[in-house]
Amino acid sequence: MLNFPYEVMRERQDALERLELRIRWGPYDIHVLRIHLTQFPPGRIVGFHKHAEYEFHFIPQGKGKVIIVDKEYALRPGMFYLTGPDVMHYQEADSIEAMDELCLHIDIIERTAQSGCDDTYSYDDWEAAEARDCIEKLRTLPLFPTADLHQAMPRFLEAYQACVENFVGSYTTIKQNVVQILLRAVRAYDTANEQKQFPTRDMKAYRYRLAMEYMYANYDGTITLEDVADKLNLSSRHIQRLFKELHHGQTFSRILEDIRLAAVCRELLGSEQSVEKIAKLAGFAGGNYLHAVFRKKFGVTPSEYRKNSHHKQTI
DNA sequence: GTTTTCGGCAACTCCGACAT
DNA sequence: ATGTCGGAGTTGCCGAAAAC
Repeated sequence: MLNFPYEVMRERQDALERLELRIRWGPYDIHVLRIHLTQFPPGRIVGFHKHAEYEFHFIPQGKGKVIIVDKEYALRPGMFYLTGPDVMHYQEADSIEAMDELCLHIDIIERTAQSGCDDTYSYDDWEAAEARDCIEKLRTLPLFPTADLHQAMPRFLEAYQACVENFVGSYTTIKQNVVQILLRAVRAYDTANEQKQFPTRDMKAYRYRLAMEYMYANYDGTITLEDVADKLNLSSRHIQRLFKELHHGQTFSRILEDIRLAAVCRELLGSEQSVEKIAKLAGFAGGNYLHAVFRKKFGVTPSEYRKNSHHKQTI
């Protein structure tokens, strides 16, 4: 009970309800019927009932349970649920511990176009679109409790304080907080969908790029498929599949060999170093092995390759 | 002296099949 | 989507020796 931030709301429990709160939001009029903190004493049961409007239930403290239609859910601090029009629900506080509830009860009315041609163009289109989106989601919100992930509850407190303290702009503040409660409630159920809309990486292409970068940076040493796999935190088998798919069906050893041979060619033409040294420089174990590989790949030996290109240059 | 070829062996890679 | 396994197949490497 100590440090319960909403405690102050008990002092004038009906403060907010005395206000005639009508909020114009996009194409809707939101009529606030009830907004308050209540407490269910231990063991209190509110039998099955329903409303014609939307009721938001937040549990800031205590525990209990709710049955929505025919499913029962345990309620713990930090949770909330929504009961839409005509949704039967049953509430019960824990038999020992009281359960507090921040309740927002609203009616949503969609303004008809003919209600006034003067304001047809006056409202913000973006806001209207968001309002539509929010209300649309509200209508199809799942019938089970979830965590108040986006901190809707503190908005009750802000609204209450604005009401009680009556400072400049407090009426607007209250209305904005009510809208915030709606938005944050909807968002709490929306996390999965939101994730999907983030620009997500094409992991295959990304890993392939990392792998290639690693190989280009280390081809001159001893580098194994396992090394690359470790760098990417993947199994070597998966790297193999990755290369096969993204590198024209080629395999790790082919790709590495190509990188090394390209380096060898550069050196053969750009320097006078011995084949043996160039081989080691490019990651081959020695000249004799390079010969075999070079020959198989290009049909000529390294020294022939060097000789030929010199011919071409001097002609 | 450097380049090239060759045989043989261990290590590594590749891949299908199956599991998670 | 990713990991594990096992075996067939390759690759990588060395030493020795022949050819420039």
